[in-house]
Amino acid sequence: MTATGDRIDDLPDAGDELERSSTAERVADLLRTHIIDGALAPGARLSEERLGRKFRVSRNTLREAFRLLGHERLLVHEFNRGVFVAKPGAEDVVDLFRMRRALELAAVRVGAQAPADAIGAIGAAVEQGEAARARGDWEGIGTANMAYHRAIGGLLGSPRADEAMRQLLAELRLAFHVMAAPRDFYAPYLDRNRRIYDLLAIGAFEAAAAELAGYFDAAEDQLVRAFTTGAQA
Amino acid sequence: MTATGDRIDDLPDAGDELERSSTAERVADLLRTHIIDGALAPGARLSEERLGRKFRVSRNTLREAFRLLGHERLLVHEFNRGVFVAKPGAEDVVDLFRMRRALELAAVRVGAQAPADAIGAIGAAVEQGEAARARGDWEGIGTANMAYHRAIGGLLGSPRADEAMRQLLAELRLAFHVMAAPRDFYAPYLDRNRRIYDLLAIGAFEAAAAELAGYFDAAEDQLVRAFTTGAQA
DNA sequence: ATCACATAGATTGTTGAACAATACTCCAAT
DNA sequence: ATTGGAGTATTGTTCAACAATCTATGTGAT
Repeated sequence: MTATGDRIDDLPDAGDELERSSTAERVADLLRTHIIDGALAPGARLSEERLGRKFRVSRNTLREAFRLLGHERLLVHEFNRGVFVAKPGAEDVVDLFRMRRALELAAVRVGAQAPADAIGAIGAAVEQGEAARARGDWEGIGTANMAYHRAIGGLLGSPRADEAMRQLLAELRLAFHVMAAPRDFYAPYLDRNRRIYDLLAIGAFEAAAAELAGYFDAAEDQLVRAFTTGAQA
Repeated sequence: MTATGDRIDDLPDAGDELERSSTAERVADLLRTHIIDGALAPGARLSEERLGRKFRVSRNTLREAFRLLGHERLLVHEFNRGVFVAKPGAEDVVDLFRMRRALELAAVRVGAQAPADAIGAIGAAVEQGEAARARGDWEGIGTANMAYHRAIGGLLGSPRADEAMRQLLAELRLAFHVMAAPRDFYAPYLDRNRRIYDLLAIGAFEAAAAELAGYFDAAEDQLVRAFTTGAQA
């Protein structure tokens, strides 16, 4: 009954499914979620005592969760003053777009060597967005747009790039909460998303990159304008 | 004595100089340093009790430091098992180069809009490297090469990109410790660094990008080869 | 009124001890 | 050689305490 013809070695490696998680990690996930969808407003102070009581965790565990989130720029830690939800400004939006341009344009340009179904994932996000528009689900359009750009980043086939994209988009979402974001912000870009996807699907990677660059220019301009006018307060 | 014509607003913003730091941050910095220059070997286990005794900090503070370093991929946290110095493999090197290509090539391509002395910083790193070679300081060549590529990333003028570059290069340095890195690994690239800088200095950004791409191909190939042969153990 | 200063209260920074839960080691048994 | 189990070591988490720092308030002097 030893290793006689078994196929254990052929089994897929154990994924993260079976990875248990610590309390601090779960708290960090919870905080991230609440920050991203606005339950915790930008600038809000996260009191150790109050949050600890709310989540039923000790201050030490909570502090570990804070440190876990520290590098994601969703929280700001001020020594001896506390932890606050980040409050991105116009400069942050500009910087976020710098990074997006670098990563996403690079991803599109190497689209020819993209992993198996990476382009298919982009198409799925396009249709997800169009479906949301069809039923007037503005929230859904925003979500689909996030998925779309994460899928674009996925063309790089790089775990590190995937995580970077996740972070960038999360931070951008936070920036949306700072200004009074119009519910149909993303709607105008749906057609462009479709166009870029079509170009990718036929292998016109440079043309897709040019089109994507146009999207960045337009979206960044619109965002920065919204910042420097309305949300100045 | 109120705000009569003072120039307080013209003063430079308070930098991080006056930012006090927590014990956990200092411990994290210390650990990062030790990991990067090899005092803590890849794969080494960081015992809470032993390290806490060594650094004279409590386990809780030490755990905060671990979480602070968590996102930098220099440490690996395995639940209920402990924290280990990361041990990058060949796939990690490949992924790191994917990111470097995306970021550094993008940086070079937008070199025309780079901040004031960004290109000068690259030149300084080139000379720093050549000076180190002149006195046979191989360690110094490696350090200068890091500075060189960080300066390349600096062309983007993006705080987020700067931090990303810092992290990528730190991780790459860790990968060097995994394999038996020859002391003169970087020496062959000094001339190429100089050539790229000269192209940047005259504004030939696309040519510089092509040259840089060549560097990536050569360096990645050499690294991966070193991994899959020698350091297989 | 405004400023300076002192005081008190609240919050964070850090420690140490304690206990539960899990992993690791080693030895016996089959 | 593998399995099972007891005992030990380490991590996960909480709690309580205290020092250090921030924040708000109040008082008095100009």
